[in-house]
Amino acid sequence: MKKKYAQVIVDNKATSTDKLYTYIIKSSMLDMLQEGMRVLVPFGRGNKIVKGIVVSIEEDYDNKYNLKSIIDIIDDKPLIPKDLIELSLWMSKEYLSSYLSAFQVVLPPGNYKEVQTIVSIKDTFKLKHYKLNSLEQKIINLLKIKGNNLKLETIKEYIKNSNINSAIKALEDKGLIETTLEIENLVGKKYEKYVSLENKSISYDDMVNIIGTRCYKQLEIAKYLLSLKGEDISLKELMKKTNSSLSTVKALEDKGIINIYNKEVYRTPIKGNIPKYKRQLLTPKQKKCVDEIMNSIKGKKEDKKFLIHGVTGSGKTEIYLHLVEEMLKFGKESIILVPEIALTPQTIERFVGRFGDNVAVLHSKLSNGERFDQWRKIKEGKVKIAVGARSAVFAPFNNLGLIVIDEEHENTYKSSMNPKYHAIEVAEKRCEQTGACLILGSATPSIESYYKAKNGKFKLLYLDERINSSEMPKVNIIDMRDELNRGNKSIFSKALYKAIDKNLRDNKQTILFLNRRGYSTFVSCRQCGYVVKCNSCDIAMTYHMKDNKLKCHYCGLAINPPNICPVCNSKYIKYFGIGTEKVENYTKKMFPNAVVKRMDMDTTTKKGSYESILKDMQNKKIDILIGTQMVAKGLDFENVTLVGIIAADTSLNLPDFRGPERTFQLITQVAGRAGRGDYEGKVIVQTYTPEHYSIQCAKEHDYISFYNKEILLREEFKYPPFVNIISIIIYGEDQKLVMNRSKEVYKHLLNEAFDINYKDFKKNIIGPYPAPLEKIKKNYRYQILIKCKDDELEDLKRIVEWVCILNKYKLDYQGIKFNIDINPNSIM
DNA sequence: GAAACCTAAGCT
DNA sequence: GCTTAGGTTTCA
Repeated sequence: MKKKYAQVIVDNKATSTDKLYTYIIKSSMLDMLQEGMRVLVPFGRGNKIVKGIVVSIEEDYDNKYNLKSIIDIIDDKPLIPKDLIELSLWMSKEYLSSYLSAFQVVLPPGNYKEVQTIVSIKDTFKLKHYKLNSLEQKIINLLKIKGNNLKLETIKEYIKNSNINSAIKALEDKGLIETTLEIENLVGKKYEKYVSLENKSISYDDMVNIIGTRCYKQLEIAKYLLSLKGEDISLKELMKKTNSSLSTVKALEDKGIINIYNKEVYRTPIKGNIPKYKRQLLTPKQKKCVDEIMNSIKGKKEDKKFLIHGVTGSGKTEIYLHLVEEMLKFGKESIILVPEIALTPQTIERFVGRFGDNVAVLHSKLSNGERFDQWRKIKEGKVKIAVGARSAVFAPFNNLGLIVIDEEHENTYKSSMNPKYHAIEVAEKRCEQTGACLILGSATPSIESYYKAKNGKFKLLYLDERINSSEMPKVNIIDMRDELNRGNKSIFSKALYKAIDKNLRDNKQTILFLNRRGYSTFVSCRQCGYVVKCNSCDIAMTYHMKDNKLKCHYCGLAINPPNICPVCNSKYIKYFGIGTEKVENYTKKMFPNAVVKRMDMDTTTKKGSYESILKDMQNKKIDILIGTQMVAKGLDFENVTLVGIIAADTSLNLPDFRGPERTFQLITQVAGRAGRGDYEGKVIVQTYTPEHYSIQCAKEHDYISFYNKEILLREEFKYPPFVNIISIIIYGEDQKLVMNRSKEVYKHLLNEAFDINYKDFKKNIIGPYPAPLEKIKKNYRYQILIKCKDDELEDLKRIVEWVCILNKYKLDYQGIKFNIDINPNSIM
C-alpha cells in the first residue's frame, strides 16, 4: 500500500508553532485514520507526545523535512466534518487568529478526552545493577513509595526539576522503567437505570399468576408498566409515579417480569415543562415572506441569503418556525442564533415548545456535561434543530438547510475572543459551503447588513405591520434642558411622571430603561474636582448603593467610598450621574404603592433570578420594571403600555462611530416593548439632544430615513460598510515600552504598506495613540487603526500578520501583547 | 510553550 | 567532572 501523510495542527499555544505539520501515517492506521480525528504525535526535539487534529490526508510529500509518524489515534470517528475543518482554516485566515483557537470553537466543548503518560518500574532486578544519578534515583524512589503506576503529571508535582523528562527517557532507555499512554474521558456519557418488561406481550392475568395476588404493590407497578404499552421508563420515574420502593421493583426483576438496564441519557439544560407552543396561522404578509424564501430555496443556488426587516412585533419568530418546519419536511437541519440565550428565553421556549425533543440548546451558561451532551445530540443526528448563542453557528450538522440569525444587529454576534469572528460572516460562509439558506432578521438591521441588502448581496424582505395590526407605539421626545429651565431637576420629566402615574392607576405595566447600572456613575470632590478612578483601569468608578461600594465595571474591583477627598482632604465628596439603582430608589420614593423591580447585571447573577423576574412580569406582579439593555431585547408582555427611556443620549456621546446606530436601535427596540397587546403603547424618551437624527428617526419609527442619513455620514467619514477597519491594540504593563513598541510597529506597517503600493497609506493607517480606554486591568493600551477597501483587506491583513504576529522585523515583543480585531464592534 | 541544547560558572 | 542556572533554538 502506498504511503500517506497527515497534516496536523498540534496542541501548542505558541504562535511560532501555529502551522500545519506533516506526519507519516503508519500503514496499520491507514484504514482507520480520517480527517477530523485527533491523534497523538511526537513533537519537538524531545518528541514530547502531544495531541493534534488531522486537517487533511495527503498522498504525496516532497521530502522537505525528516518526517515523524503518528503514534496513535485518539478518536474512533471524526470529531468534526470536513466543512467545519474548512471553516476553521478559513476563520484563522479571515480573523488573523491561530489555527488552534479557530479549531477550539468548532471542536466539542471541553477537552473531553485527556491523554496521560503513565510511568511504571519495569525491571526491579536490573535496577540494583545500575548507577543512577540523583534525579533518576528520586524518580525510582517515588515510584516505589507512591505506587508503581504514576501519572507523569503526578511525578512532576512531587519532583520539581526541569530535566525530569530526559531523566525518565534515560531510565526508559536503560530498560528500567516503561511508559504507557492512557486516554481518559473527562466528560463521560451519563447513564441511568431503565426498566423494561421482559415479555412485552404478557397479559395482566399472566402477571398475576407469576407475582401472586398478595403482592399488591408489585401488581400496581406491573399494571403501570402495561399501561405504557411497551415503552421503557426510567427507574427513578417509575418509583416516583407508582410511589414504590427500590426493593419492590427489584422483586419484580427477581421474578423475571422486568429487566433493569443501563441506558445512555443526555443531560438536558431545558428545565421544567415548557408549554406547547401552538402553530399559528400566518398573516398574508408573513406567508408571502415564507413563500418567497421557500421559492428561492427550491430555485437557484445563489439566491439564498435574506434580510427580513420587520418592525417590532411583526411576527418574525413565527416565520422562522415555519421555515424550520419546511426544512424538516426535506430532512434538513436548522440552526437558530439568538443574541444571548439568557436574554431571549421567550424565543427559545417557542422553539422547544413547537419542536420539543428535536431541539438542542447551546449557550455559555450550560455545564460542561450539558454542553457536551447537546453537542453530541447534534453530531449524532438525534436532533434536527439547534438554538443557541453565537457559537451555535458551528453546530456540527451534516445536512444543514437553514441558518437563522435573529436580531442580527446585536453586537453579541461578534466574538471578542480569538478567533474574533462575526457570526453573520461565518454563517454566510457556512451557507456557501453547504448550500444552506441564511435568514437575518431585525427590526433595526445593522447598517452593514442593510447596505448589503441594498446592493443585492442579501434579498430584502419587509414586514411593515404588527401581527395583530396594533399600531406602533407613540413616541414623545422630552427635552430635558427645558425641564431644567423650568426648575425640574429630578430624574423624571413632568410628562414621564404623569404617564407612569396614569399607567399605575390604569393597572398597566411600565418599563423604564437606562443603559447604566449602579447608583451614581462617578464620585467627585467638589473642592478640587478629583474623580475617584480605578487603580488598575483609569476609569471612573461607579457607586453601588446596595453594598455601599465603588466598583470598576471593567475589572470588577470594589473599594469603600472615601469620606474625605484623598487629594485635598475636603469633605465635599459628591455623587454624580444616575444609574439604574438610583432610578429604582427614586421610583420607589415617588410611587410608594407600586411594585418596582430592577433587572440588570447586578440583580440577575443568581441562576433563575432573571427567569423569576420575567415570570412576575408576565403574571402582572410587577408594576414598574427598571432595567438596562436586558429589558430591550425580545420581551413580549401584552400588559406593558408605557416605556420610559430615562436618558437616550448615553450611547450617543461615546467616541465611537456606531453611537448613533446604537442609539437608534436601543430606542426602537425598547419602544417596541410597548403596546404589543390589545392596548395602545406609549413611549417617552428623555434626552438632552432631541434634535439628533437618531432620536428623531426613532420617534417616527423610520428606519429608512435613519439609514439614509447614517450611510451618508459613514461614506463621508470613511467608516464601515465603505471601509474595513483593522484595529490593533498594543498593550502591556509598562507604559513607555508599550508606547515605544507601538511607534515601531506603526513605522513598519507604513513601510510594508508603501512596499505594496497601498494608496493613501499615511492617511489610512492611523495612530499610534492611547486607546480610548487607556488603561484596563493594569495594562496600558495604544491603538493603531487601519482603514481599507474590501479589495485591499487581504494585503493589509498579511502586513499586520508579518509585523505583529510573525514578527518579521524581529522586534522585541517581550512584555507587550497584541489584540488584533478585523472590523471590530467598536473602536474603543 | 516547552524542552533540548549550549554555555558559563560554581562546587568538590 | 559534575551540577546548576540562564539564554537560545527549534518544533514536520
